[in-house]
Amino acid sequence: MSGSSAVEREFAGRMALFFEYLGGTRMMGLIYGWLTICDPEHQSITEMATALGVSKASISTVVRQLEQAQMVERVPVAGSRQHHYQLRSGGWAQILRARVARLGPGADAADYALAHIGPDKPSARERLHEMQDFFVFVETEYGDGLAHRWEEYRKRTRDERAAVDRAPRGRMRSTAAAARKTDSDPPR
Amino acid sequence: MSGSSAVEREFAGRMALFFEYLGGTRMMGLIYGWLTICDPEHQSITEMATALGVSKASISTVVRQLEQAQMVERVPVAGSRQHHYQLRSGGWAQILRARVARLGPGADAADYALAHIGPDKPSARERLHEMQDFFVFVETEYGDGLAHRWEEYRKRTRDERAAVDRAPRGRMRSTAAAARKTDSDPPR
DNA sequence: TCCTCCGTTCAGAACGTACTGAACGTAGCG
DNA sequence: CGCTACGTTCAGTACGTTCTGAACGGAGGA
Repeated sequence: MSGSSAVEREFAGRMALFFEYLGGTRMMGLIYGWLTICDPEHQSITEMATALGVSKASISTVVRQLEQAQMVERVPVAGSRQHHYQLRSGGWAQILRARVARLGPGADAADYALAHIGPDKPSARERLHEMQDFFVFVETEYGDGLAHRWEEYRKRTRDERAAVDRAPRGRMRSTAAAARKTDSDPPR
Repeated sequence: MSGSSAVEREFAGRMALFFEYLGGTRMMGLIYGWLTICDPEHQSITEMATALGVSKASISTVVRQLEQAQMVERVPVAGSRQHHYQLRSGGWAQILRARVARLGPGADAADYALAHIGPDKPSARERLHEMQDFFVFVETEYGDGLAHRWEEYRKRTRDERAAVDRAPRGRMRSTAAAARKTDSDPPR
């Protein structure tokens, strides 16, 4: 693992575990984490491989998964025929979108059951309706401009920070960080 | 698999795949799906095992996971010393909550990197800020009464349905179902 | 044309982990 | 006291999946 400092490796490692925790692969997190902090922001396959100390094979495979997931993009670099990749801004929002898209089969299942289970089982139908409502609700919440709200929030926060970021930095964040609880855990 | 009709098995099976798809286990989905449509709505371990055709061992283990995840609750049944479980209403919202709670380590990673990577790498800091903002944004979105909006939506929809549910049923839903696209997929 | 430097692909190894069957502990009931 | 009916626990198996090393193909440059 040459070409990456201790802090950088630590961060990439954390991201690796984070992605794995979320159901992705360690390698995805490792690469995504590295692309978040590397300099320059675009990197070739071999650069990543040596920086992270993993095989080119993994990088090659996984970086294309990330590309297909719209979280990373290939960029042209003047006078180089290597494949250079960098983070796509908006990648995080993309994660949200994809996660919501995954709810489809659940909604379908609810529809299916409601179409086939008759009114002679009102209690079951009631539970199915709650399930169905949930999916519609989430779709609505996300569809109706969550992306838009995010963009707005992004811009606002960015502006606010512009005035502060060069001031002496201290580790203070919203209370949200402290309030985060390690709750028990249903399906990931 | 005695004691469950073809439709019921089909639904439970779909839920099993759905849960697995989301990162949970097949067994969790199977049980949760069954508890959604079974009659009566509370079931003992052995009842579930025979109805679903799986081992009691699995049911025993997984049903307790579901209980700890607040998606299922144990209920007393008059004159029976068996362990009876049933769906907890609000289980779906619980899934949301738990998923958001899982974002903690990601936010921590961003904090960590921002605390250790200096202003000599403004581009990296910019990307880290986007990441950090994302987590704060999501926390805010969910904290600020998403659960409340859900409850409200629940009640409203339920009332609306009360007038319609007994009318001849047809497979028509909001266009949302049709619009659902099988998007490409970042970490689950 | 050969050589070098890329990225890609494939078979395989190493690793988890979900689920089962069997043994066990326990509580009522005859 | 056995006996039955129930849930729990544990070792083992079967399975998928991630990651690697080695072989490969292709595009310049000398």
